[in-house]
Amino acid sequence: MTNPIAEKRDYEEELRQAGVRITRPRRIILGILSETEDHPDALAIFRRAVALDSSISLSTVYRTMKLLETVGAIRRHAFEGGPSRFEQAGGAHHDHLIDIETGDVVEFRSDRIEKLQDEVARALGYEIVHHRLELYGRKLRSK
Amino acid sequence: MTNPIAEKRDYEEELRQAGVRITRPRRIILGILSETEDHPDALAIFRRAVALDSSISLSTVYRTMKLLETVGAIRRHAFEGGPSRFEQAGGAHHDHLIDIETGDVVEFRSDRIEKLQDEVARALGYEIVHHRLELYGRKLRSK
DNA sequence: ACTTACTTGCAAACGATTTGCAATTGCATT
DNA sequence: AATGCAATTGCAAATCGTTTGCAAGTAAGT
Ligand SMILES: [Mn+2]
Ligand SMILES: [Mn+2]
Ligand SMILES: [Zn+2]
Ligand SMILES: [Zn+2]
Repeated sequence: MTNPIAEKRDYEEELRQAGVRITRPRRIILGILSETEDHPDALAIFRRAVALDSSISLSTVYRTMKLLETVGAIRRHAFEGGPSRFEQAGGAHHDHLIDIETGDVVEFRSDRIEKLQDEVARALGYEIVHHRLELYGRKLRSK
Repeated sequence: MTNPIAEKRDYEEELRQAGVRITRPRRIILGILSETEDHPDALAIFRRAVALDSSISLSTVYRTMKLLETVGAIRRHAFEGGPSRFEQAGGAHHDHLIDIETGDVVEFRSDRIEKLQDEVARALGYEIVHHRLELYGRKLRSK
């Protein structure tokens, strides 16, 4: 799906521009993020990173996630119960449906819902800065 | 707004039915919950409780919140950043708009959004078990 | 290559919440 | 009203995910 090399290149350039040094751990973590389709948590990223460079520490993963979040390169999600999970930013906005049996995350986007959210907020005298819409459900065994 | 006495009575009866002992700390915490209009966190509840009975401990507040959540008497919300905040259950379903400047919580309900959520989930082959919709915004300085 | 500020790994600290344990209490029973 | 025992409490210590201080290592402008 994703082209790892191209995306990684962009990422690094983008970060250099933001004045962020490209270090070995950061390059590895960025690579992992651009190749993954799921929403891994810090520990999962750490495990994948260690496989590529055994000297990487969990603290560095956490620090890097926070840095990338700050510069807007990734997005953090605090789904119910578990630890924070991450995904690369850059794609279009979307919300998530979490399979409560497997933990799988399905992305979706509803412009109608987005618009209604704005209307609701405006009616209450507010403007939305950001929002969080998470559906927790189970696969319906469609005959 | 709320009638403390009537609501408290109901609560206790409801709990007795569920086989829960009505202890002094529990009675106090229930009283606090039925009188409050906001969405206090455990520490806020603890502070208010201590004012009524200085011997109450924070652990008991946490244990009680968990118990009440389990029996369905209260609802827990994990808004962005902060600790869990609670509200008594029993009212109709609603979602929340959080004022990112003050932390104030405004409740709202949109049947149109609720319906669209169901449609989205069904289209993805899922049935919603529960969901979380939180709008984070700031008051718009209306002309 | 030299310099220096930025990063790292490690271990210890963190904040919210949970838990083990011995002492206390609710309440069903006499 | 007194008894008995499991449920509940307060306290301190433990837990979990995450952050941080620090001394050592490194990116990258010169
Ligand atoms: Mn996503
Ligand atoms: Mn509410
Ligand atoms: Zn959305
Ligand atoms: Zn809703």
